[in-house]
Amino acid sequence: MSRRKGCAYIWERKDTRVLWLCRYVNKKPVRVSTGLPDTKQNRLFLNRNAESEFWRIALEQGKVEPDQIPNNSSLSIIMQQDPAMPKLREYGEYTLNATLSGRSTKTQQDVKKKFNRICLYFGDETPINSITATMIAEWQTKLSQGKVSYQNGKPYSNKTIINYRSVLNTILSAAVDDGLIQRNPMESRIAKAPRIIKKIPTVYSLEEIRALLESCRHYAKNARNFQTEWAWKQMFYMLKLGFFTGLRSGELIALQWHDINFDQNYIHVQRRIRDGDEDLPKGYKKRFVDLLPQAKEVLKTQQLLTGLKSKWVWLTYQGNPYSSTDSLDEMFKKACRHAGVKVGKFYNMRHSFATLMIENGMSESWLIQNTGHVDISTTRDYYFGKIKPNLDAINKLVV
DNA sequence: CCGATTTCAGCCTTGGGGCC
DNA sequence: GGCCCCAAGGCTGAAATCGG
Repeated sequence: MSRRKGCAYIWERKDTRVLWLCRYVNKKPVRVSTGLPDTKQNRLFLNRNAESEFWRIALEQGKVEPDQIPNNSSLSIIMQQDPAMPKLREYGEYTLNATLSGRSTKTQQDVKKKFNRICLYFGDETPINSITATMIAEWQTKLSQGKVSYQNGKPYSNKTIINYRSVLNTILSAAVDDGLIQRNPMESRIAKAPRIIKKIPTVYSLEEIRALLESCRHYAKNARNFQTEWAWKQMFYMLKLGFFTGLRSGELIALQWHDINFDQNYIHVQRRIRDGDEDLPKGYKKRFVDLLPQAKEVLKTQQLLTGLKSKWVWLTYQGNPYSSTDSLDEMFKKACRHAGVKVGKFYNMRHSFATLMIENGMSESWLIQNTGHVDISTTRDYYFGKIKPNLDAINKLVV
């Protein structure tokens, strides 16, 4: 480590386990205890921040006077002026590239985009150690009010703010680990993550599902051309299958005939389609889903439509597999409006499936196996709508 | 084991092309 | 002109993983 003249440096003291800093002030040595234990990380930190830490502690302990700080600069200026301190843009890019292996391509793109916006707000050239908890708190508030330049006045939800925080947090916690800063300002009380309130998922009852299916039939019957008729016919069966298997919509459109075992009554879920990309299902986990009689019936019928034509279970009217779930969602909403039920999403079939299965006495362990969750808390948190009590049983409780 | 964080995937919007 | 399919970007819900 360099002991530049007129700069603070780590002072070795054999009799203590904490690190000290020393600096010549008016030609006299001033020594302060940092209170930090002698660890590799603390040494790294103090080597990088000797000057600013020295002044901060020495002022706090009254060992120097404010007017002794060189160049009459304030403490905050000294902290920002350290030429060795990496800048936000440079260090952030380095960190995000270094940690890229854990993310998928799409996620990495998302992260980079968020990072660019973070730089736009905080400034490319902002030294890492000058981002304060207050600045972060202010940023979050502005995001929630839609007052940041790239938002066009659109307020961000708490969830979105948390996702943006996550990117900055990755960078700042790396900065702590690398010894650039002592603590992560995001962990400060005033810069805490906003709260999110968990919603009860939208769930359709059996009657509502029937009405939705009826709407699909209606649109297929009254179609003025082949493509519309075909699309709604597919929708009819997809909806039914989604409701009786609980598959994710991306998994549903990716089904191939060889995934289905009609003899042993299961579906091997091993694929997912998103934005035209084929990949393993979420969490990179394949699973087996029980083929309930109602689902089996749907697939037997669908087999007559596409079984000989293609390896894919579901086809567009052009004879290709669906490249995304977009049109499904659009048609689902249309069906909701026609059926006069609450307008939801195709994914709610999955929630409805889970709720119905629990109401009808299937075990939670069966359910997590079929939904492919790692533990039951996910299922409980996200999947159950309002579960109807079994009034028949309750009414028998007479005292 | 549970809440917080991080990552992945669905949803929403815009827009274009093709078909009937 | 209405309807469906497809693409792409950004927001946010779903769900795994982390960390205490």
